[in-house]
Amino acid sequence: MPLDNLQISLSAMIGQTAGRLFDLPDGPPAFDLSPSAEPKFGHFACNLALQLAGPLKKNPRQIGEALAVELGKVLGNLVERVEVAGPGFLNFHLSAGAQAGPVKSILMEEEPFRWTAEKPLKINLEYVSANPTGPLLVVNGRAAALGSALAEILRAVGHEVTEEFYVNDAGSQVIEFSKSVIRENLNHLQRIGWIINDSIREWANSGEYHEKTVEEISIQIEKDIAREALGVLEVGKILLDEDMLLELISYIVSSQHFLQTKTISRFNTNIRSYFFEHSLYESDLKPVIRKWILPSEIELKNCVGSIIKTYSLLLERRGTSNDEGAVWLKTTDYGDEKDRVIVRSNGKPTYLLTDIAYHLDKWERLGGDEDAKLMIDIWGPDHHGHILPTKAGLQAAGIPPDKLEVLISGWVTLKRGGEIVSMSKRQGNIVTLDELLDEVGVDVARYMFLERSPEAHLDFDLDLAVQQSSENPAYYIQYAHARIASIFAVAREEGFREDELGDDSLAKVDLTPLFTDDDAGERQRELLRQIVYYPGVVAGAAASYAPQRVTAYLHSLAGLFHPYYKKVKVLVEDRGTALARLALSRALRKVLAHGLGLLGISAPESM
RNA sequence: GCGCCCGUAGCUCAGAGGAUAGAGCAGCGGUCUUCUAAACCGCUGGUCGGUGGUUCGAUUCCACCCGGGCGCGCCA
Repeated sequence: MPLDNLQISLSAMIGQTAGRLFDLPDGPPAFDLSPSAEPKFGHFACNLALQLAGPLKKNPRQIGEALAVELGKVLGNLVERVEVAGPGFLNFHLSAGAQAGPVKSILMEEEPFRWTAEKPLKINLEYVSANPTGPLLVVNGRAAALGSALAEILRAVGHEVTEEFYVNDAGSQVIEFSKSVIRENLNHLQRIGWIINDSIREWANSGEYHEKTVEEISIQIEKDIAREALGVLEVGKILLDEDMLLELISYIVSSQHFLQTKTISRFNTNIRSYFFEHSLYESDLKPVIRKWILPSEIELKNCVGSIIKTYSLLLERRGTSNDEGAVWLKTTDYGDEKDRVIVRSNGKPTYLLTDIAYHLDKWERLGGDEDAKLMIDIWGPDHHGHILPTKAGLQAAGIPPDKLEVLISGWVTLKRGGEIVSMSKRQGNIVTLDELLDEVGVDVARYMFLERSPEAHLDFDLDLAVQQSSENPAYYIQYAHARIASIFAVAREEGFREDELGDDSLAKVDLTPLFTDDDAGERQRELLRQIVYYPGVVAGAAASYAPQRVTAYLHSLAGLFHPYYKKVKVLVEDRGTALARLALSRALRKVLAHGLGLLGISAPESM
């Protein structure tokens, strides 16, 4: 039994009661039950009486009174009282027992924070999905933090989530990138004994990849190419012919991908599935690269994989037309503003066709009942224009548009000393995710990325991120966790027995000493109130794809704990009080640890 | 021009139909003989971009306008 989401249970009971109490042919109207804005308004506030005022043509306060009386009976010892306030709100004040309940279940239950969704979904959550054309950048880090946190949050509420990274290793980007890397290395290759024919030299020199990173990557690849990858130094003279070129490109692409996966795992993400774009064409990378390089073989008819299946499917559905040698998909039939090319006049498929093929493949891999499946993509901010075409394309292929949820991960600006740090390699500034992690650490980086709403622009304050003080919210939360751990360490020194401090025995502790009428009691009731809200916070974060709700909650919870710690001593003389406070503290610690866990941030025992 | 995102405190941003609009930073002033001062306490700070509309109620929803970002390729 997980920690009860009281908000949901209460809400259901309120709806039922209203249905019984009033003559409502259409059932009770939509209403909200939300955490109360202030302690004096109780634990939950409900606007049902206000919503009923219209249909029933009665004063909302009268309706409220009637509801309050009936609910007081129905809810029994769950609530201490239900009162009507303001224009007609119903304020629910939970009983001491109901407030203590969550602490007990957090301490007692095997998995208090793993809920069962009303409608559990099988979700494929795709994020980062960078081209293997250089290291991951700061923006990729934001998407990685978002994706991995969202995956955990969705799992917590009962969905089954696969985290996936789509590797764009086929297509023109990787060819252009490889071209430029090879161009940068022509002299070096010659020096170590490669014989480079003119046509390949010419090909390499046509590279137009603008990334500044090419130069740096080249230096790093130089050694690899020469030694580990191809063993050239030992072999001696080697002809850079077509076969060797494919070898070289596929090496460059794979090595970049490998470096990206290293960064990804360092960043505490849980990507289990790497899907390679080239596998839409063929299982091996090299033949696919060959198709993209050699004009004679690029025609779609030479492709064999799911790309051609998808193409045929779209043709069958007749949503296509030919114009100037290109094949167009009539995405306007599905709400797009203009039709899109899926096969160029030179025979190469466009990203839209491969994207449709990829999503079809993903859709099939998800398996199971269509109603219970969902694909979520997290895309970079420069791709929002592709949402419509992609959804239209999927619809053309027979997948309902609401089966793909595209979330946009916004821009990131780094700031230092109040100034924007231009992300330029030339100036020696931070560009890559690894450089950022070197400077601020994984925990802080993840927190900063998850603090804002996903699509909003993010200013990343580097000065703040490196500070180890309350000004840095990530440390502030972690410190609350560490402080609680420390209370327990001291408790052991002060003669509390190990078995007294275990979860099982703390769960049995009488919590009434928490409900006193002094300052301590007030603070304790407020902490309990916040614990009650936790399941609702996670549920809301999952439903709205909004991890920032979890960060905000944890920050405010830590903001209640620190003053409490300062003002109220846990390990007091009175053993009953001390044990009750220990139980509360342990429950708090578990909530903090779980919330941080959802975000992929560590919860240290000491700092 | 069309489309998407954003306009909330000096700065960076939460809040998404409700009851006096929140937090952090910045600024000013205090607190370590007491479970970690990576902490705590106090003060200062707002016509929620504008105008209309829907509603018992709008910072939140709708329309239009203004300002900023991004996208609009047979690149991805």
